[in-house]
Amino acid sequence: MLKEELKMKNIEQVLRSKKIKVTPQRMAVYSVLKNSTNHPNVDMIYKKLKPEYPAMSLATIYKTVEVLKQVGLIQELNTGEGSIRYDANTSNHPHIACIECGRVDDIHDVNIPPCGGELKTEIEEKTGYTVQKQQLYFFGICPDCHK
Amino acid sequence: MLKEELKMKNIEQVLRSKKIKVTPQRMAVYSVLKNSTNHPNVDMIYKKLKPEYPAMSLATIYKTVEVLKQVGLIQELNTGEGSIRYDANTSNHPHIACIECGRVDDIHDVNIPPCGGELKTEIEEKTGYTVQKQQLYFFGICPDCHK
DNA sequence: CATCTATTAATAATTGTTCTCTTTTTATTT
DNA sequence: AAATAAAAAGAGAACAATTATTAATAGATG
Repeated sequence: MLKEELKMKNIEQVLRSKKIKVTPQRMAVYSVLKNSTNHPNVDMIYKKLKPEYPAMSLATIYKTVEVLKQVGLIQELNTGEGSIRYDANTSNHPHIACIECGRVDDIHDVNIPPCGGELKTEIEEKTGYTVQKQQLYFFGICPDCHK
Repeated sequence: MLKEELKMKNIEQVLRSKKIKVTPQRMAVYSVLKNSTNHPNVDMIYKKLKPEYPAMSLATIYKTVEVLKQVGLIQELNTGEGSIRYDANTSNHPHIACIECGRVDDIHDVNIPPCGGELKTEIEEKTGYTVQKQQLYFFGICPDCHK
């Protein structure tokens, strides 16, 4: 069995275990996110799936990303460009967004110290909040827009 | 001269130095932001100014915050709640947002290590971006929503 | 004082997202 | 394998935040 198929089988199990039905649309949306590195928004997912699923509506994609988010299979990114992007990598990693073209990239292997349990506790004590998650965004000009 | 008046005089000079006209509306919007701790969005600013400036329109506030942002007197906060909030404190400090009620608070005096010149350089080298700014958001449940 | 330009206010238009309703599909039980 | 109930998809209207357009107004400039 191919690695790719194996991954998808796992997703099916995650959905079923949460009593959420497995549909072609859901698998397709997840597949787009899993196989892309550009953190697409709903419209980009829509356009990507159009050829293969011409009947699929925007509303379905909105509903699907919401479900996938609730289940914890994807996470939202909001860089303030007006639409929400999605990332199938749900680990807590920083992102960098281009203020010219909107492009969003992951930042890997950079030593970002905060966010350990220690910091979380400190913030909870000082603010009175219960901290659930965090997002670190950098903003700048991407290589392409420099040209 | 009162401290408050002094602050406003300075703002006037900043605007004039950038060839931007000083108008009652602009001063009023800035004043709301400078004297609030709740990081209001456009609608909250609008409602706040309604009694004193009943003729002021939402569009004016949208344009005003844009001008103030360009000039560097305020910064945007986007916690993904659907509308943009504004902060007259333009220093680089983290924020925490309540996922229940949307409330946004500053995080002060917490030891957030990143963001020094060293990290910036590392990110620029690894990503090819020119880094201009960053935003660190925490999300959780605020004290009020816990009750 | 007259003119020129920037700003305001009102309104229309746009965009991303959500909602409602009907039809279709899925998972389950015979 | 067919029947069934529940969930999901599809279509389009509705919505809310924001932006663009326009005409009127105010301030600055010569």
